[in-house]
Amino acid sequence: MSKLDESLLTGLPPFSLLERGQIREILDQALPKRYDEGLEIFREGHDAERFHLLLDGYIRVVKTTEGGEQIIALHISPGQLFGIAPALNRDTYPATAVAASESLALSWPVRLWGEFMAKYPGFATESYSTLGRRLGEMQTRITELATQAVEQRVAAALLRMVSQSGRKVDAGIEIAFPVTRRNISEMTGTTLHTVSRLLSAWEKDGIVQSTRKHIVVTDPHRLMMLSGAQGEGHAPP
Amino acid sequence: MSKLDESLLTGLPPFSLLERGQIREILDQALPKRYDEGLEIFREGHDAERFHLLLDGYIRVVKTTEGGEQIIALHISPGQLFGIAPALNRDTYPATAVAASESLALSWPVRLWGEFMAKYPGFATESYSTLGRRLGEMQTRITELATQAVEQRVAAALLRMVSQSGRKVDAGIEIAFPVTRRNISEMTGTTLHTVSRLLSAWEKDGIVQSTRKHIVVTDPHRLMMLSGAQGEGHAPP
DNA sequence: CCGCAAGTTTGCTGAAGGACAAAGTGGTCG
DNA sequence: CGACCACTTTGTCCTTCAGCAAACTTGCGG
Repeated sequence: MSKLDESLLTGLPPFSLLERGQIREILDQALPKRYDEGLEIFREGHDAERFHLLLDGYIRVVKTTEGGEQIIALHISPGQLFGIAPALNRDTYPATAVAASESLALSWPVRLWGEFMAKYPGFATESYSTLGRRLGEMQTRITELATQAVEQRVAAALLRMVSQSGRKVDAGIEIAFPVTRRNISEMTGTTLHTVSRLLSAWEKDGIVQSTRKHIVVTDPHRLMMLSGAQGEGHAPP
Repeated sequence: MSKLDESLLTGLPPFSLLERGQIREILDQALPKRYDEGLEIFREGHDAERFHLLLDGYIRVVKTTEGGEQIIALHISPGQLFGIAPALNRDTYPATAVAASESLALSWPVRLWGEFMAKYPGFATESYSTLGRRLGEMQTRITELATQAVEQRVAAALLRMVSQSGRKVDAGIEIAFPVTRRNISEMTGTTLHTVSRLLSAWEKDGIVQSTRKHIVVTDPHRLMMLSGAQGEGHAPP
């Protein structure tokens, strides 16, 4: 296996403050791995043997209920750490990670976690910021689920994916990884039928365009109105 | 102000591994404060100046939506740290804390956070376990909200309060702090009307007893059946 | 190039539970 | 001790959305 290029990590928050030599050291202990779409990276309940850093692609983190339903807990985008059970003193993964699109990730054995935390101050800081951000996102979702109607939640979910992974295309902004109606229903606590109806309606209204597994938001502004976002037009009463 | 007694902290997880002298040192920097029921301890969005440790009583951590509705994010019981924005690199409180019953808490200025983390290993470990536990609880609530019906969610909420604060009384197990129907609705994403109807029905069935602001669960087992808990009776088909 | 599987669309129906309304019940503070 | 206030109970209506069913589309593998 040839050596990994140092530039892979140079720009990323967890490692942004480090010197060349340190990055080399970290990389030399990393195991890079490619995952095809749909492949599982780790599974809920299994021993947390490694923690991961996503370099390219998108990861879905999923929980399965006792009833067998799936709930999408969050999406990971490039540059983010994931599977960081050790940060929470857990020795087992609390959820399953699946590649939402073809992905490339590095991973390290958990025993290095403590070492990284101690040795590289930026790493600790960034990890806890990540945790804080995630806690905040979860709180937001709880609030949404508790107070908003299905239409608003689905709109918000689309906007979240757009802001996390949106890339400009002719027609508008496209979500950069494959998403099915079912996926969206698993993010919003509804059924794929309802999601399908909503998307159809929005397509008719020119707010989105969608093909089989790809969604382009053509009118983000209108979608924001549909989500609970405070801020009517700009006309005073 | 007279000195605080060292036994206050001796048993508590964040400080369990420390020597006498260290505990003394920590206590000497703490500000103890009593809060009447309903009093606010800190408010969402304000500068996070201090972090807190609850010694006695119960605290409700609440978020307010743009629509003005309240969502109860979690309850804190004695021995737990709260308002630990610094752990997440936040400089502002992400939610409001209110005393659910008369409470006593210690607090320290945030600048001591880093010091405690570095000096007292048990403190760091315990903080991150707390975070992990909280993340897990939030995930559970998201899953519940996304997949379970109102009745199950309310049952689960009662059980959660019971297991967090339940104390034995003649009739069963009582939730140790005042709770209104509205409070329960704010924990479960429903209306106080629906909660009232459910409690009435359960009271009729002999599962709970409730007075104005206090609830006694007389048949926890049956309540567990009502929540989504896997485990029917024990009769095979 | 055909057939199948996975994903999507759409219609219909019914039940859950939110919204509105209004009256009851303690508890507390003057 | 009386009046108000906060909390609760209960009834009725009506919307939203899950559940079921069935046809349709698209992409892929053989």
